[in-house]
Amino acid sequence: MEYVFVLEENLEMPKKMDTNVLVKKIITEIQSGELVDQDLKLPAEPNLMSRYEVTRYTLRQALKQLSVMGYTYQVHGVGTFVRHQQTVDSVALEHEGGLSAEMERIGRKLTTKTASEKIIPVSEALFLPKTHHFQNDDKLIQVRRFRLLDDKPYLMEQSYYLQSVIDSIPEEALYGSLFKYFEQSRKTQIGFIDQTIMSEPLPDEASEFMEMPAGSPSLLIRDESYLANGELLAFSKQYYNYQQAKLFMIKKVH
Amino acid sequence: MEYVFVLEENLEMPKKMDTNVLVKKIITEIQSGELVDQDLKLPAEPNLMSRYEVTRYTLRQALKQLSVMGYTYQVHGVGTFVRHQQTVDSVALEHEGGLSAEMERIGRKLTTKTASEKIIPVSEALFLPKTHHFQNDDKLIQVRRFRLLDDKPYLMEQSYYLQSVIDSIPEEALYGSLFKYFEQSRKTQIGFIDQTIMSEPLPDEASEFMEMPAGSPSLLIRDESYLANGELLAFSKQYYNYQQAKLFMIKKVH
DNA sequence: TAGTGGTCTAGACCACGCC
DNA sequence: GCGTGGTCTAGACCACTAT
Repeated sequence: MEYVFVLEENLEMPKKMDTNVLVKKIITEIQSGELVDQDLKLPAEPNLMSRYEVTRYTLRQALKQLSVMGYTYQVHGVGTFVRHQQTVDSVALEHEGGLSAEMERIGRKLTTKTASEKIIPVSEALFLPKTHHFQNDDKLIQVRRFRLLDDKPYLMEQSYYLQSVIDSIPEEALYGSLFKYFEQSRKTQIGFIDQTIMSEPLPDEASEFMEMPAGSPSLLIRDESYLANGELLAFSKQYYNYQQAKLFMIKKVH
Repeated sequence: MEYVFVLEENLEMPKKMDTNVLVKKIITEIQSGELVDQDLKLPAEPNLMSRYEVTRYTLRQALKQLSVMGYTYQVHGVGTFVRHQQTVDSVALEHEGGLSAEMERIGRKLTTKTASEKIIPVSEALFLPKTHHFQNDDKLIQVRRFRLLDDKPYLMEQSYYLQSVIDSIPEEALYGSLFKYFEQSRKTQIGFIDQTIMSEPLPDEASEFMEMPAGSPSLLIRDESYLANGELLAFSKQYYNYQQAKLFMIKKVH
């Protein structure tokens, strides 16, 4: 009887992932105020180790993740401290999940106003990544989306997906989170994304949607998404409304 | 005799920092071609461990650093691979050291054309960080610099340093790397920098220098620099020439 | 000198991809 | 099934800060 119970336990929780669980626990306990003193100082590591019953390795993995997210910082020889209020008016560049999910986190709603999809040969693409060599007969799924943030014009996205990797994209995915759609199948899970951030005059195709004159400033992100196995999945240009788009990141200096 | 020799060895190398040494070794051996096969695949971890005589922990610290820098990526159950040619026309957001050093890395030269410095009360600052509370009698060192990249207009920087932290800034530091100047003294070593990236119309004060009409696009970075002990050191706005500034980063998806 | 975080060793088991 | 990378434990020593 007990033996069967243990087996079921294991089946229900195949992945432990102590670190992620621990991160959430610590955040919860920080927010409830039970973990920090008046100097915003956390208990020392040996203390936290016994509190959460993990080894130093796991604890420090969690603390590192917290510091990357900007929740805490550590001072050699002194302690670990909680940082003051986070900015909530900007999008974290290192966010988890897709842009829609990140927007939800900061209490905003991202929707797609219009989307179009078309299969084209590589030669007809408006731009290509520099680091990838295509065959002439490769096919791309060309997608253009106009997206709203809290019902205001936010983003025009021109993207290309390699048809050799993803056969087709259902229309409903275009109007929701494409990121979430890809994550559903293990074969199309994204591993890393190269991003180049710059500013450019707003292109003509976007000016009407943005309700701004062409040539206005815009924040432009070019990105190339790769699967977990290193294969190129997609590349895109995203023109953001400069009055609304702010990207946030924390740079660690070593 | 041997005993004395060992003592001297230790005195000469107080810090081991195997990880950083290992990272450099691996990069060197990748570039010389002796570490990768035709698929750009590195030897497996046990192999690398014995090759460099480190444990798995140290090896994986190094491999993680390499993947954050974009040199490699790892595929679960398959192996570690070297990435194709890096982009060299953009600045890595996660670069080590100051901007001048990063520019040297990609073969470009950053210089300061003009710089001005002035001590002001907090109330006269053109902008302030939202997360810090000043006293009314706090003093700031206000610095404005116009900087060139390969002799072309690149950046206007408006920054404020807390005089309570850094008494004064010598003029020669303004024309070189301020980052390097701060790193010299242990008391002013930077721990982390909050960065907000956006796009704005070029302000009037910068248009003449940039040789562009006011209102042209510009890439704007606001940052707040903190010492290793968490104390605020400085905050600034940096307006970049949109035709030249490209920022690069790699986003890991977990 | 005491207490803190930073780094490294040694070994184990798990999850994934491929043959 | 086997080899790969991903995670976790247990313990040690080092470097930094403050007293």
